[in-house]
Amino acid sequence: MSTRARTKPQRDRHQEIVEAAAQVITDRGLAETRIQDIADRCGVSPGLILYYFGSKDRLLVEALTYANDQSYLRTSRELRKLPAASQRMDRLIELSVPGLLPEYSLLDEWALWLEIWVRALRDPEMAKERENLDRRWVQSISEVIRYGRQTGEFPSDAADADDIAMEFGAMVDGLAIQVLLNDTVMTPSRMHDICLDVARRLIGYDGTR
Amino acid sequence: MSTRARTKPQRDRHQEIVEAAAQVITDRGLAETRIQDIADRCGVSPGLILYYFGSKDRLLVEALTYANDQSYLRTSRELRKLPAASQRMDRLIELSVPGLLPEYSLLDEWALWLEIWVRALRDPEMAKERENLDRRWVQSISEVIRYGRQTGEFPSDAADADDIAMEFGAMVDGLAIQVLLNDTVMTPSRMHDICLDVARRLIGYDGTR
DNA sequence: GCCTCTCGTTTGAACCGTCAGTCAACCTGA
DNA sequence: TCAGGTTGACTGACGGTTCAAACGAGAGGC
Repeated sequence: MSTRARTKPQRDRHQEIVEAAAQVITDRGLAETRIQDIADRCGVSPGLILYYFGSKDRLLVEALTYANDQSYLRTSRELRKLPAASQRMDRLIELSVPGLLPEYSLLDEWALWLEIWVRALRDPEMAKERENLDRRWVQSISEVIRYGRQTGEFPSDAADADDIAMEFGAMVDGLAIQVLLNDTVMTPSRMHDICLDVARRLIGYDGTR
Repeated sequence: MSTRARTKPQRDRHQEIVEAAAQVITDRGLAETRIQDIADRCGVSPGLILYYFGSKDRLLVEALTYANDQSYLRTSRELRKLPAASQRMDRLIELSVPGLLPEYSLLDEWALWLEIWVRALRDPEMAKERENLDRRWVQSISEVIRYGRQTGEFPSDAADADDIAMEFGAMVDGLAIQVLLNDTVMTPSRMHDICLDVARRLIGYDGTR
């Protein structure tokens, strides 16, 4: 925990490696990710990676959760800035569609979800993390709903906010998979339309699109 | 001279290997599947696998599509036996929930979907196959809907059958992922309830549950 | 019936690149 | 000098692929 290092601009190495790992996983896929790739990416020797993480697996799990974490925090922060619940909902939807916004596409993030899921199939630690990450996303949907009901923007007579969020979140997952995999029928804009439509139907607000 | 083949290829070797491969992938996951495992599973030498398929990758893609294919055909055949559209729909839902029916759980089939998706991320051939497979499943939903409308069992004033099927199918995918990964909140029976509920809401029929 | 030739099938070991993980030595700043 | 950070060559195992040889079922000849 030195405050500063001179010869090398070393920030927290741990952090640096995790970020590099997340990028490599995004680029090449989990199965094709080598320790050497990660080492190259942050200009370091392979040995050092093991020095910090002990094993490749530990690093991979941390990288996957870290990337998702960042993505969540970024989105969450952005939503909180918007005053109206309907704006938050619409923006949340916009940000959920892979490849809809070119500058901010979330394509990578969705690809990482797939990797997380496959790994969670057989890695209990990953399975547990996956549930935490997922729960948080669903909660941020239901928070928007509750927020809208509190401010009177959304009607309060509809179903339980958590139930709606779960159902809606599941549909977003399913649609996102198709869009991510370049389905010819399910395009980003079609997914966007469907999501807006379903959200309005479930929550009961009208959009000004 | 027990289990050994004395004569010519007992059955189609190609077929035999594909089936063995699908089982191994199901058991150990795509990433952990070795040619040796597949060879062991059908009592054959590793060399023979390559003799028939040229490369591991070609076999894997074929095995993944084959397994999904079988699962689809089995389901499709079963649905066609049921007279009423509502029965077909309910059964289709039942069969879609991983682990709901102990004897017939589809757990494996869903796990294979995950593998297909990840592979499709970077393998164009797999991506194309994936779209074919997926389209077929969605179509079998919309066929049930159209069938019900034809027989007057379902109202015809609701949305387009294809749109409903797509939306519903996406939600099933999303929910199935959670159930498959042993989510503590999203249990098989909860998924089942949600699916029945949403199906009735979207299609507009009432269940006799 | 028996031999033999042939060709598709099958084997098993060898080949060879790859890669996670190890280790002894080497910084470098305090 | 000391300690933690860093290196990079090394290793040991692994696993896809190759290949030369063996096998065995039929066809045809005798």
